[in-house]
Amino acid sequence: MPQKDTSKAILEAAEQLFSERGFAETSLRTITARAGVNLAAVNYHFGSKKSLIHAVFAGFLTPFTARLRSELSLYEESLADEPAELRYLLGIVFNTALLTCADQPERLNRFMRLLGLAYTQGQGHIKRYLNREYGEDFASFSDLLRRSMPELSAEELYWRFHFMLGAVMFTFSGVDTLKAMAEHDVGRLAQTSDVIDLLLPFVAGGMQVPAQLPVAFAGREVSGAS
Amino acid sequence: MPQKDTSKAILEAAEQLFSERGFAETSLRTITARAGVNLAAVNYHFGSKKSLIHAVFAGFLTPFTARLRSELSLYEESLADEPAELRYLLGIVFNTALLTCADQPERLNRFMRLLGLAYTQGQGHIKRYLNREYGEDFASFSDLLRRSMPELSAEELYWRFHFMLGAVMFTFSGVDTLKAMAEHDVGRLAQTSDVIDLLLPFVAGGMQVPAQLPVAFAGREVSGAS
DNA sequence: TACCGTTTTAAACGTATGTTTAAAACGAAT
DNA sequence: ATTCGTTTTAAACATACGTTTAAAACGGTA
Repeated sequence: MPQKDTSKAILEAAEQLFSERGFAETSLRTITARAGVNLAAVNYHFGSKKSLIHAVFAGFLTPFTARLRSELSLYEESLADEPAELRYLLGIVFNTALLTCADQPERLNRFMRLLGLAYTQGQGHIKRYLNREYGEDFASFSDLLRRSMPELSAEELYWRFHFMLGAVMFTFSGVDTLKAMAEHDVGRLAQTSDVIDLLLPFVAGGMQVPAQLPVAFAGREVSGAS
Repeated sequence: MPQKDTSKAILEAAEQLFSERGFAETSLRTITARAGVNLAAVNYHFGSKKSLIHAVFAGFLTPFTARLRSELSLYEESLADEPAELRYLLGIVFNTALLTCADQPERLNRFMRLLGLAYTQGQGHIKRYLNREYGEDFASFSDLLRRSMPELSAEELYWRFHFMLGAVMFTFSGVDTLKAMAEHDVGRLAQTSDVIDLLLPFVAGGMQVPAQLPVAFAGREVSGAS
């Protein structure tokens, strides 16, 4: 099947280049040059640049959500009526992501970067596509998350969820830069799984912190010195 | 001074449009149309699109860092030798940011979005500019942060700092979308300062969580079911 | 009013983009 | 060997971009 090779090469090059430079900044000519295929191949195989972007996301998210769905339902069954444990829940997600990219660990960084870009960068069609295609999985994870923190109000849970998403996505968006800076600053090279081991307690700690401000810092004024 | 009006109009339009669509996705023609000025005015007043981007950042960061510097040094003096308190430190930063945009509160969202874009989006020249121009302020805040968490190793502090940055920037990057979703999901409209009141305990909780994983989840395997 | 530096303007420049076209090359089936 | 659907290719298309140009308009000063 030689035609699969062309699609595959395009997808790989696109995944790499999009994650490095963003969507608008990456031209089809750069992608096809890197893939070693003709420029028109993108429109022939994918129809448009937008569809290529969607296909790149699907290349990771479809196997990831499939695996995650089964992992989460297994966990949910094992729970019966007890509340879910947050750190275990998050651990499942991270491990599923790691497993999905088990053969090429750098792919995980790339996809986190891509998800971060999809969220922050304009490109409304990406958000629409992701929501249409994977919104259901997102919602069912949210439900489990809610069950793991029954004491939290809906509003607090909502915002903390997105704070957590931010810490995770932002970190992996720049994880390569950050790892290089960490090496320079603190002298030790970190693996992605090491970063996850530091990130998981952080987000769990943030999620589970008591809801009210426990220190006397409720006012809005600082010192007043201009 | 009619020439100041042109620069001002360009800056305002650029700030707004860049934060909504990103840098590469916003053309000078869109900016000048929104500003009601001639296309060539950008290159006449700013030299290039890159310099315009830098000027937009400077429009917020220069007053912000000036104010922050004085606030932090006041706090530092008041400390003498005792360690800084994390939540108070973070509170100073947030309040300084709020004060810098006191007249137009939506500007804070915009600048957080812009900073998030600068960090995640390629555009290497922006990161270089920010580091050259404001790297010193960043470093001196890092020092105070280190003093507020003396028990943390350099490596853990480094990563948690960036987790925190992620939660903050990501949140404000999408704060308008998020507020709209929150309104839809939980029914209550949030103000930016309300979001900060939820965000501050979250990041403080994450920063101050005990370093080691306190639950038995150190292994990498999940359940094995495909 | 005449002058001159500053600012604005319309038009064009060169380049790059996503997409389309129509012909060529390919591969299996008749 | 010929046919036919699929895939690849080089070339062109139309559009959009950032930037430059040179002339026009402006505004205070002599």
